[in-house]
Amino acid sequence: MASQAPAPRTPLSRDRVLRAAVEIADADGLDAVTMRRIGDALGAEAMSLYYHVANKNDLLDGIVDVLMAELNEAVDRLTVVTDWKAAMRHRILTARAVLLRHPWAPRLLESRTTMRPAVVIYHDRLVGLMRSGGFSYDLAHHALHALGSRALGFSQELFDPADASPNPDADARMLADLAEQVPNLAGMLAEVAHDDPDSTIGWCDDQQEFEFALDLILDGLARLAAR
Amino acid sequence: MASQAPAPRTPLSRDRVLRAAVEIADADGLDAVTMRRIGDALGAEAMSLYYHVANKNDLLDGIVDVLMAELNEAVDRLTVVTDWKAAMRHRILTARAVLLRHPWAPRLLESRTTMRPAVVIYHDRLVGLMRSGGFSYDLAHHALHALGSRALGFSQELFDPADASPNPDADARMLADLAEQVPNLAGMLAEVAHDDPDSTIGWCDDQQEFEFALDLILDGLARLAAR
DNA sequence: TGAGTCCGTCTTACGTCGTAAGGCTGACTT
DNA sequence: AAGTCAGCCTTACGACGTAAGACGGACTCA
Repeated sequence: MASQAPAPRTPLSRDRVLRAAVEIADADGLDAVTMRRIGDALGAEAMSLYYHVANKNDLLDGIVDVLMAELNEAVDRLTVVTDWKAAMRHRILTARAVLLRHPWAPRLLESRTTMRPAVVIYHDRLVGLMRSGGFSYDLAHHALHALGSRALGFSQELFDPADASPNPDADARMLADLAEQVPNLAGMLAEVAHDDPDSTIGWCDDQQEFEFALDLILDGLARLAAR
Repeated sequence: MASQAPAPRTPLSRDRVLRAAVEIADADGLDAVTMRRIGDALGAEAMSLYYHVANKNDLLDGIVDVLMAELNEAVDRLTVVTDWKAAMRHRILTARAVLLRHPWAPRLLESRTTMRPAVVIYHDRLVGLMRSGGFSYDLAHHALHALGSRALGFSQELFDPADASPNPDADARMLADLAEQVPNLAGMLAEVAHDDPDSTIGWCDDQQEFEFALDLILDGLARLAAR
């Protein structure tokens, strides 16, 4: 029982660790990303990861880096448009398309507290577009705040996630119970159909809603920039 | 050593548990809110809490209820204004004032997945205001999405928290390192002073920035409503 | 008065997490 | 041939949420 094949396993690396983490997040969500689980995926022990990653926080930062690399690559591939507004719109919606491939991304980005270079660079390009459209630095600064996370392609919804209610009727039933307490919402929901099966991120934050809000803000900015 | 005073401690209750949890969050942040810590604060064991609270998730929901009760109370105290826009503005900024007393609130609200009645009721009143301003249900619905978490008085910032960089120069130094990679941001930051000591929630999401974005959206909505 | 019920609390214990401390091994120097 | 050290593993600790059930005292009903 001596001459077992010595298992020529590929050595670990920060890149492999991060990539494995992203795969786990894609498959089973952010909470499934644990050191032990990553270790398993790579055929190593959890503690071995610490040679390539300082700690869990650094790991999550690294995941953001991987994500943002994918996002920046997609966004930089875009053909140049002269109109700043169309360019920003396109850029942001492209970013959103990338995020839709990683449903865990909004939660992760919101939770991150450190500034990652790739995120900074992304916003720099947005400011560049606005400058090309005649924005003052001050207005561009305001614009970033107004867009908030929408600049990156998502917006946090209060009643959000897909994992909210196991049965889709639960929300409706609760609203029915509250009906006389919330007459305005009840009326609104009666009129606005919420059962769009194409709902992408969150409750009814689907593509149309995202674009509506985005255009509302871009139009407002355009008016201010034109003054 | 027999006749020790029998410690006439006040019995636990859901309300006491939730109130203790909020106090802990106010004092030491959301991560400090653990079952054992709440138990300590109440002179009880962690497991005793489970008689009054289903689980940790239910506890967090309960914290949201306490918070939103405080918020709704503050907001309903407002004097009636005929102008829907001024009323919404006032209402939202009042909500924000309450949230500023509980820095952990945005993170908690974002993380919550279940619909709490108090949150629903809050939004119902907003829709009511918009209806009074001539909004269609459809436009009011869009408006809620456009406002996002801003409707509740906060907006998530990508480079956010107070706990981000121990030394306030770290961010600036990193940007300096990236300077040639992010010329637009570097220019912007050189011009826009970010060292506002009154920064409230987050990096530079201070009151003026919040109001700028809020007014931008409200103005845009007003234009759409007027059509 | 005594037995049964049950509410409220505590005890003990399990499995999970992140990670500190240090041991082993094989490749590379010198 | 001896020493160094990068890379991985073993063991262990202290958090966490919480399942299972024991315990005590108040209450009900005979």
